[in-house]
Amino acid sequence: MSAGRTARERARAEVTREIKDEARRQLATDGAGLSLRAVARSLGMVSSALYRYFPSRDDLLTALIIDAYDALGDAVEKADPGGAPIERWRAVCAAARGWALAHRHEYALIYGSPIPGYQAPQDTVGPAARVPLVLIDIAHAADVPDSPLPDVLREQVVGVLATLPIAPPPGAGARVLIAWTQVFGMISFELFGQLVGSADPADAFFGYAVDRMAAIIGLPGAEWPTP
Amino acid sequence: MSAGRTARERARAEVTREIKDEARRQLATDGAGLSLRAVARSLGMVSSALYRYFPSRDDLLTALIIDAYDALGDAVEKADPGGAPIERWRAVCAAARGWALAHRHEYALIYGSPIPGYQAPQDTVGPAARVPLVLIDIAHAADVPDSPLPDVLREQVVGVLATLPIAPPPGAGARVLIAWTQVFGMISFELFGQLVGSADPADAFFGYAVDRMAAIIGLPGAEWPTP
DNA sequence: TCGCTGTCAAGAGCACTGCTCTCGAATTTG
DNA sequence: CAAATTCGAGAGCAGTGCTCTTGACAGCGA
Repeated sequence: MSAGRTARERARAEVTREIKDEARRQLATDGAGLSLRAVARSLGMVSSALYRYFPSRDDLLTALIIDAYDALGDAVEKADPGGAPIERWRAVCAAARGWALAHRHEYALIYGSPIPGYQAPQDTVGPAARVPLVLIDIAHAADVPDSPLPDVLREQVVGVLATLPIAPPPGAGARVLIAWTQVFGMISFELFGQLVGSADPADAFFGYAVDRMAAIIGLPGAEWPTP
Repeated sequence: MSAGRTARERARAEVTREIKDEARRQLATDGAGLSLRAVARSLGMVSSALYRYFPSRDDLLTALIIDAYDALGDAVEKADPGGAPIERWRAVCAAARGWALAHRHEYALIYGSPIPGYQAPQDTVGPAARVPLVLIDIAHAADVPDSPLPDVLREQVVGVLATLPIAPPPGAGARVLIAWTQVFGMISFELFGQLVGSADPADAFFGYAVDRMAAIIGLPGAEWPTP
């Protein structure tokens, strides 16, 4: 990004990037067990030197998590074609699943079980909100109707929507919330092996469910078949 | 269960149980970082002695995973009141969430991201199938109608249903699959902190979504409101 | 240009981990 | 009773995250 002025700063940014890249690489190959020493070794430096760039293993993890949220956000936003809401919905869901399948360990980092001794800092909520934001924008653009909600849920949804620049009706927000948890529930099930023996590979099931969710949200063009 | 005949066998079963209990306890308190040495230390034995009972850390993990699946299965089956399908559905979903909230680390063990170097053996699929089996039984008992499916998905669903003693129509099976991934997607989101700032606490949202899913499955008494 | 200051890589070391091996002691079996 | 099996304890290996100290280098003002 911004080329630091002094040579030191540029070198520092470069090394920081190399560390994260190597950590990502090890995450992808050696399973999810991220070892500081292994990363340092593979970079030709000694482990203690790495602490100049990341004060602890958790900080490296946090950096990777934020990068992962942003990468997923980028992929989803780039895949949004605009235009017909139902097409946007399908494209965005497929992009989310595609990114998850291509970066399963990074996906596990952000949507899997929390790391043992790790507590996600506040810095992650911004990047984490990018995907749901796109989903809400689709519902908003489709001018989807309201629907009755239990009071407690209605208050919670209204509270969240109040922080956004766009404001679909609360019922639509709740239905998007259902669709959102559905989509990522399916992706997690597929990636974490819960679907082996049933709907695995899950392409057909995913597409089918995505269309059902479009109907739940109320996107025009998505009709619920017969029953 | 079966009291082994010899004193040795009884002692062995006893110690094995104590190890698993202590491991569960540490899982619940110290986060998810399970340490063989810590378990052994807390039991007043030396770490190497533990290997007489579990040949590796992964085997201990496997035992805990199977136990967790069975505990969840027990909780869900016990909560099934029989009678009206919609009531069964609500009770079973609430029981699954209740168990997950009360045993979050054990839940993470079975529905979270896979353990780094760990590969789940075949022994887990039986206990893992207990919950979805109950869900399918509810749809079957409700005599829920079929619905059109894409060919690939239809084949996969038919393949799974063929292995079961009961056989609801394929469309119903697919809709149960949606509901299943939805329910556990929500539980995972709630437990893994993805819902903080939106629908957390998730009681209201969970109940709302469970009723929506009942409507999708087609359980009588569950109507989709207005839109 | 010299010298100061802050940054960096390297190494040793601590406490911890999973796991293996060996060695006596206890217990079950023949 | 003797032989065979099982078990707990201890030492030890290779690995981990992390801290501290040491010495080298770069950038700055004088």
